[in-house]
Amino acid sequence: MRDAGGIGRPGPVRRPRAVDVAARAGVSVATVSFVVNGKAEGRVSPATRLRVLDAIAALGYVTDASARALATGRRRQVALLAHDMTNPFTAQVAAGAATGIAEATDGTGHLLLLLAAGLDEPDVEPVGAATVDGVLINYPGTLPAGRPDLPVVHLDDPAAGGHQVSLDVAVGARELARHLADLGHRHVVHLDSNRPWSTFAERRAAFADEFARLVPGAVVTDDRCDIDLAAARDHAAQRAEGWRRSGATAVVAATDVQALGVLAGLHGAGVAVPGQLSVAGFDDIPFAEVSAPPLTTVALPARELGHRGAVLLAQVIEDPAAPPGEPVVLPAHLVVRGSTGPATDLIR
Amino acid sequence: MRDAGGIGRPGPVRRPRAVDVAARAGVSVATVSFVVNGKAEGRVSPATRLRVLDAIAALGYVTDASARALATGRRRQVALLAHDMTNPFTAQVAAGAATGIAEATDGTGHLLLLLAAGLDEPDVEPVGAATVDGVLINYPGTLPAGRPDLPVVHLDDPAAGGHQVSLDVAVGARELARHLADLGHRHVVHLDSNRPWSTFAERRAAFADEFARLVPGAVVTDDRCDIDLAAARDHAAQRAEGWRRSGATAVVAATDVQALGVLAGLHGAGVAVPGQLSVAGFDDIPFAEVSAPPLTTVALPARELGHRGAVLLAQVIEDPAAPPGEPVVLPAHLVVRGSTGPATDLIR
DNA sequence: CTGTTAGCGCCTTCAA
DNA sequence: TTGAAGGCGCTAACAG
Repeated sequence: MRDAGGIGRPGPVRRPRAVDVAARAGVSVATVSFVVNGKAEGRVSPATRLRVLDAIAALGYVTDASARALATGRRRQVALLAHDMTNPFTAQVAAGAATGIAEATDGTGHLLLLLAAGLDEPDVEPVGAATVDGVLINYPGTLPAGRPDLPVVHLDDPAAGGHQVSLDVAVGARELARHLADLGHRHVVHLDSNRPWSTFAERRAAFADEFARLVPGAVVTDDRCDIDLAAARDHAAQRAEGWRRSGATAVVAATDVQALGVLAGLHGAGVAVPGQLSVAGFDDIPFAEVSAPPLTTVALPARELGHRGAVLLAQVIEDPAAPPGEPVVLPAHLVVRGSTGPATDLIR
Repeated sequence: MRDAGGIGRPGPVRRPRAVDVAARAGVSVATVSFVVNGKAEGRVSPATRLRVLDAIAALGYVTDASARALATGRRRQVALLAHDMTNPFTAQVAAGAATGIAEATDGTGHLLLLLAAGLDEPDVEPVGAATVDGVLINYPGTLPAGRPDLPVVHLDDPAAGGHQVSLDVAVGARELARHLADLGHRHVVHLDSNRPWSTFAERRAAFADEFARLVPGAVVTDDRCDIDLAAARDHAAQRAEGWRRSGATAVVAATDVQALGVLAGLHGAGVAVPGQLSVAGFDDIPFAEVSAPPLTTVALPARELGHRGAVLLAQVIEDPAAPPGEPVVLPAHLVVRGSTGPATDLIR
């Protein structure tokens, strides 16, 4: 069973255990545990504590995570359930979550990423196996049943109940609608994603509502494609002609990845942006700033979304009984760049 | 200590344990263990096995990962140590590693990401705490001492010893040198990263060597900046004038993120690409294809790097004693797009 | 083919 | 202030 240390003599690279530290410091394992876990206060004399600390340093002792987890019931790990971490937005959420969880747990907590490339099912086994103390969900509808008590925080999923931190996408969408209305646009194509997530429904609804309110006879044509650069590029290249022919003068994509793909597709199709067609997106990923033309987009605080989510999750883990409370809502705002301009006259 | 189930009566949401399954199926825990771990063959009768399986399904039993880890010494988790997962290259490596580890372990293995934003130290505590069975390193020089026996696979770090999977960046760099030489360039600025990693040194050396070999009187000016979109953009905007004045007609960046930043910076400075300055990078991240102009770059198989690395790591974990063997080297090749063109005449 | 049992390493209550 | 000891849930010898 044991696979290190051989039988009898001290193997070559056996990690030291609490007993070893105790022996070297001349104390019991309980004392070591107290010192290690910062519970020495009032239980262990300063002198003893120092001896233990010395022994730990000398031996290079590090508490075994599995053993501790088994004993305490705490794994000190949380998962981030996300779709496609290759998407810069997701990557930033992850980065924010990583710093957030570290901060909220004094560096003792860690992030386990559960990804799902493309349309595959995410691998949620760790959740069931209690590998994590909680999960951050940025991928609606993927939490497995069977663990109804697990601490969960939903990210940017307004339709979800429970603990959540969301984005005020509606406000941003309305700003964008006003911006396009001001530029004289009357007919815009709304390029949605293929995922039935509430955040996307909200983006579309708020935009369409405000646009219709501001522009008499406004037309919003619905279209959709995967949240993927190449997919959006090909889609746009193929539809460009039809969009213009239908009288549309702008394209609003549900995400920047799609918007950037559209930019590339239109470029390939010889459609000038914003000369012939304006383009805008949501997210404000870093690359939106360096595209040509730079992308007008509704900036969403991805990093903070992840950060706040992690901090909130840490609280929920700490006190699972506490009721959800008001959902945290992070602001969104329009960033106007070069991809949107005055509406052009129709082709004919 | 226990925090679920209260005392005595069956708590509200206590997860079922192996004993519960055993009781329900009328067998011992050992039998349950065998069935769960696929070791029933020849030990448990098919009928018994089915009863156990039924009980597992009925109870919704899932083996506790911590307990299993403690008992087996296997954590079923590996870590990916990377710098800035916000970089698309890193994100793709991670995506590849995730599928690779899942594949190599039949879905029982998982990925733990250890990130390090900016210049911070990565959080390698999980490694010391034996939270993982091995680690994939894409961040040279960050593995902590104290666990010399830990299975490790180095990614794209030719200077590292041991198990590794690398990229043939030299071949790609030489192709790029030839491409620029053919276009008539004689003086190019090499925009390196600020990190002293062997892969970057190799990119530069191979490029410079080949360029000098092909172009009589070739000049390669060294410059550097952080691997960050904004940093590269600002750097380029500021240096653009100087670069052109010095006679340089092309800029080769160590990574695509930097190259795209340069593109943005030059655009802002009113320098035409490739009209006045050609630009090229390394990686071929998805966004390189949709920039304007599309970026000429040395394509590096990020996804496969992660995938192969994970598969190799799984093998090393399986058989830690096996010697490293020939390092795996993945091919790199030049992808010519619109950001490079004929060398222009000097300004004066 | 199946049950019993001794750890895995740590935490924590209870005595001393 | 410190030590002894039970238990966390599972795996894998070892008996039967």
